[in-house]
Amino acid sequence: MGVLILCQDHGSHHKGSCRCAGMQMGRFMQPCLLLLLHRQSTHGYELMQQLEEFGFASSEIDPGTTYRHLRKMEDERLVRSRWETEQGGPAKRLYEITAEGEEILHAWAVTINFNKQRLEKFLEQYQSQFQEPTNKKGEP
Amino acid sequence: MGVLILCQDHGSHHKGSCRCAGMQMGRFMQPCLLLLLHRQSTHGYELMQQLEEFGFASSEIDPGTTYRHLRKMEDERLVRSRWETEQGGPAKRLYEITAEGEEILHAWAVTINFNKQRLEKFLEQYQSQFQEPTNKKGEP
DNA sequence: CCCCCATATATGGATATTGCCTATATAGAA
DNA sequence: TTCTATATAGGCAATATCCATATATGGGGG
Repeated sequence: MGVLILCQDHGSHHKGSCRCAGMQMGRFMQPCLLLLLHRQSTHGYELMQQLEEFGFASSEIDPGTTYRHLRKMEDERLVRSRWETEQGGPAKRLYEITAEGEEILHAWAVTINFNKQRLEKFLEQYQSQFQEPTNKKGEP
Repeated sequence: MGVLILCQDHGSHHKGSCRCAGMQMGRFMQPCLLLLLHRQSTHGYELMQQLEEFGFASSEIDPGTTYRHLRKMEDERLVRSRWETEQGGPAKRLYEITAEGEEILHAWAVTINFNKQRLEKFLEQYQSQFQEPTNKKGEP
């Protein structure tokens, strides 16, 4: 007992079900995709690569999940797409953000800011419970 | 079109399926419970109330979900419980964190810190795309 | 030519997680 | 007695996620 199975390396953390820590950040992919599309219209495959910028490890990014997010957002009119067949290679679907998508992106920013504060609050409490007791001893 | 249905108030944000923003923070409840139990052993009902400290709105906290997290963590030996029937009122299950639970809590802290940085990275990019263009205009 | 690889998109299936509703029980207040 | 607060728990449908796999195009090596 007492062996800590730290099956994540915090950059490409664990998959599947396991006892160890790991928040589900899957839905966080949506605002990231919207932000990338606001920067520049592009297609799914390139978006997947650009997601690494937001801490999605390449090993963590599942094409199925990514494309499903994009299609779901298209159903919701947050993005729009058209086929791009002019260039060589397999046909690609060019995505662009809609006005509605931009509005949702603003809502996401508020939520993300709120959640950032929740994480900060947790870390602050964590540190005060595990690190400050040592300090308290040191300063009489 | 263009009407933003902001169905969350960011403190007790939306439930169920909707098009608007909302990251799933459900699993974040686990480290919060562990941290609270590290502070003091107590029972599920009180933990639910203490969760508000970490941004869980009282309307958002579902007893079913909370107790399920606790039982799951007990299966995983992260917490331990015993029935408390001495006091009046309905029997309560007193939970305490285990050594294993404390180790997992440390792993959670690393993950949460990592995720905090992801959110910060997003917000930074968001601001540079939506707020800085105005500044650029203002400074020649 | 054939095979393999990178690019690009998409689907199926098993499992995990969540939200919501409801059931159970105790005890005190109205 | 009925209502409310305390306290825990289960069922079920909807979602989400992970993983494997399928499809197609075109380039390079042998």
